Amino acid sequence: MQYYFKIVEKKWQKIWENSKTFKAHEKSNKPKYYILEMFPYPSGNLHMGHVRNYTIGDVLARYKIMNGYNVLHPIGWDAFGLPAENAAIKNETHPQKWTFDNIKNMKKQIKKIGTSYDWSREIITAEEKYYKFTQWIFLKLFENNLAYQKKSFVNWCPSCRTVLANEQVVCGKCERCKNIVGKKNLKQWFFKITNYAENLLSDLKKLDGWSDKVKNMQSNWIGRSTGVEINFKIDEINTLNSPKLMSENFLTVYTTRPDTIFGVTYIAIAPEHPDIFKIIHGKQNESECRIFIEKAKLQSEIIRTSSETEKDGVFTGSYAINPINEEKIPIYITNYVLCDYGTGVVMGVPAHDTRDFEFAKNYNIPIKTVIYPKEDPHFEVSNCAFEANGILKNSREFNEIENTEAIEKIAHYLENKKFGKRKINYKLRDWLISRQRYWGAPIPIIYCPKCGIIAESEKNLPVKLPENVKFSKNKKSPLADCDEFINTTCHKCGKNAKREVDTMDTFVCSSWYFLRFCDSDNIEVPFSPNKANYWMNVDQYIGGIEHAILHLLYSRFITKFLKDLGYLKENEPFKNLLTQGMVLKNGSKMSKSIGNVINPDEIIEKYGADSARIFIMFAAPLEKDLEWNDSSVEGAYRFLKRVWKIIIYFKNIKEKKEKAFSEKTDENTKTLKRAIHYAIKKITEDFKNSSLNTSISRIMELCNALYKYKETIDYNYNFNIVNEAIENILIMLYPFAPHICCEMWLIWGKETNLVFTKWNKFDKKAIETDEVQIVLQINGKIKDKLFIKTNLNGDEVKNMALNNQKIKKALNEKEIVNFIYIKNKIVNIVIK
RNA sequence: GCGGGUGUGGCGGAAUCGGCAGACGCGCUAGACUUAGGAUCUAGUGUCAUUGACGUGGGAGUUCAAGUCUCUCCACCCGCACCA
Repeated sequence: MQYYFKIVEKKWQKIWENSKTFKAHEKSNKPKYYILEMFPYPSGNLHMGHVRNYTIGDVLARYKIMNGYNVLHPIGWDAFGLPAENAAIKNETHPQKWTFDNIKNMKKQIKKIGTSYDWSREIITAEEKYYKFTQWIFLKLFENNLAYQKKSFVNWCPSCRTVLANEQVVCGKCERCKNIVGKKNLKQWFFKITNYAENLLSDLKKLDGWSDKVKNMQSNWIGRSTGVEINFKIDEINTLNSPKLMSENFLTVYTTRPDTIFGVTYIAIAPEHPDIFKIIHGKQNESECRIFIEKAKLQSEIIRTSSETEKDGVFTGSYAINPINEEKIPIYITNYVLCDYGTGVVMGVPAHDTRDFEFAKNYNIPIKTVIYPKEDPHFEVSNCAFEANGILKNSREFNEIENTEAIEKIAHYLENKKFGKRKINYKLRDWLISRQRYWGAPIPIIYCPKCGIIAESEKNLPVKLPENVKFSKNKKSPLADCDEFINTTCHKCGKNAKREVDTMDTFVCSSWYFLRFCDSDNIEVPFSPNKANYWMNVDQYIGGIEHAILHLLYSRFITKFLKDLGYLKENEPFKNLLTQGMVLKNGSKMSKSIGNVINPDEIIEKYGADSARIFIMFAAPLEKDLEWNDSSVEGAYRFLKRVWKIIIYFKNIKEKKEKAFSEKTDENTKTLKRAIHYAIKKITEDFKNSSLNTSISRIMELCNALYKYKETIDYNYNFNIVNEAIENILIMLYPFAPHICCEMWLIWGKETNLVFTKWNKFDKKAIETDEVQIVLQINGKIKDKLFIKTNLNGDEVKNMALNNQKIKKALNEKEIVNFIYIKNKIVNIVIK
């Protein structure tokens, strides 16, 4: 009987599908377990990264079922997005057709892996029944003033011809097409994720099941800092000639270092600052300033925000007054101050800030030392800024105070005198969600000449994406040209009105899909709170690290928002997060341009899904990158054939009913028994630690032990132990290689369903041995090994050790200084 | 610059509380079976050396004992980065 994986895999995939083995129900008295892999974008073909992702999820899902959990393991498609539209333009097809064809193809590919998905819950975000509720979420955010429109300088990708969220700009380039992103002053839709900045940050602490890496990345991204906003009065402002009077003639700076306020020697303001023209108006430097401001606008984002860029600026001709000491200091427009962080104005302290130091050197601005290192009271800043902690000087009543303490004291002083206010700032910006593209969920907003900007009414959802539109390369969004879509009636006044033509970022679709899986057929509401509260949160989420910020942050935000509205009990979507490594070939990521892509279909065709799964799980720890290796896949295949062969061997003996099996328990039986239970113990631990690469090696060891047993006793096997070994090999191998195990289970004569068979507990007694091997060392160097009875007392061991030939020889009558015995482990004799 | 991580044979990777470094697999070597072998099985496989020594990026330290703990240096990877 040969192992024909093609027949076996096809057979079992059909059985699971037809008998709906993995359909999840809420009605169960087992504890629930929701396991989810990040759903794919239907790009056309499955790649090895997908296979790794889904295999990991599947192994865990199948293991959890065996351990008595009511498992939800769904999958769907993140189906909106730009590639579909670009493909449509290129191939003169419709994004919808392109997307759904791809889904069909990839679904077929995924099924070949043999994953345990509940396909009845499959969702496609581009379907009306899904995006209807994406729009519903928009409406809820709008109702709660968390979706709003504003005109601002936004990231614009000229190649994708749309705006991008900050999170989608990587190193100044478009996350998707890698083109350089520019800035445009546009009116756009935003979600007020900043309202949740504090929660998003502080709740990270609760996420024990997330790696520090991801938590740090999110924490960095949110970028909380505590400081003080301080008002600097503008001296001699030319209010008469000013085009628009400032309500108060102040410039407000933000600083985290109020302890350095006596060292301020200038004020730096961003060129984009809204008050800039009021400051320069009528001053003798005005034209020079205007040129500088224009120049700064033209500078690309990458250059503007790079710390390498030379610090440049121009004196405005205006002065400000430092509130704490009434000093008159110049105001500069500078290229290094960012307009959209803090207040867009910075107090320049050259002595204690590297950037200010560089700027001051360039413009001959005085450098005033106000902090000195403890060990050097005469310290003066000369070559570079002193940013470390120290003691204050030149700071009046705050002199001789440690600066860490002075931060508090001066902040308090400034607040008391009403010169400023404590302030917490975040780097996190609001989430820009509108896109000037067609293939996305339309933003359900109506522009009515009478009622203004109003939300579409809930009962009119979905705002359908029209199918009959034209795509062309250089024009704006097809929706903007589609009269049938644009023209509508206002649901409030009944008058003619126009629709918003922008669509939503696809990250909006994916920020709530895990909730939809809980209740994917519901046509009334996005999900019933009962069902969502039953399944949520996701017990184990698995996906690539590339979503560490984008998708995971957005999902956390939407979850918190829906919780605040009372639709959910949980305020975090993903309890445990596993970020799997990439699949590499020849050290680099598989890509068409390098030509190192391994096609999953071909691998499955050649070795079968089970072998592919085994290799993927075995070759590297889950979180690490995995180097693809063809011969290792073959090794996995070889291993499965070995399993197959030995079980067939014993099956044949069993069926011949010769007197091959006995009830005898000898040393070999015990050894095999020990191997079985040791494997159960270790693999159970492996699952607890997500260290599944070692699990495979332990099953291999157990399989080797069975081979050894077979060879050592050669007939007259103990049936019970052989049966126990085979049963456990199949149970433990099953999550990794489900097809072959189900088939073997049947061949071995089992009538139960392996899928729902209980994972065994190990027998502590079976692992214990009568004899242990201990190591004999002299001064930490191994001299010999010794088998002794387990749990012998120290004196007995000492005797045995000292009488050991090799030890005797090595000791050579030297003086023994110390004798160390660690029970059942090691003897170390210390000599001079 | 800041934050996080990694460093172990020819390769992927194992090593509970500090207690036999290199499990398991790939590759390689030899042998068996075979018309054949890119199938299968068996044995071997860290380095050097005829004893034994040396070995987990380098150096130091703690300890009877260090891949594991401490300090320090180096290399590489990832994330953030003019965030005041």
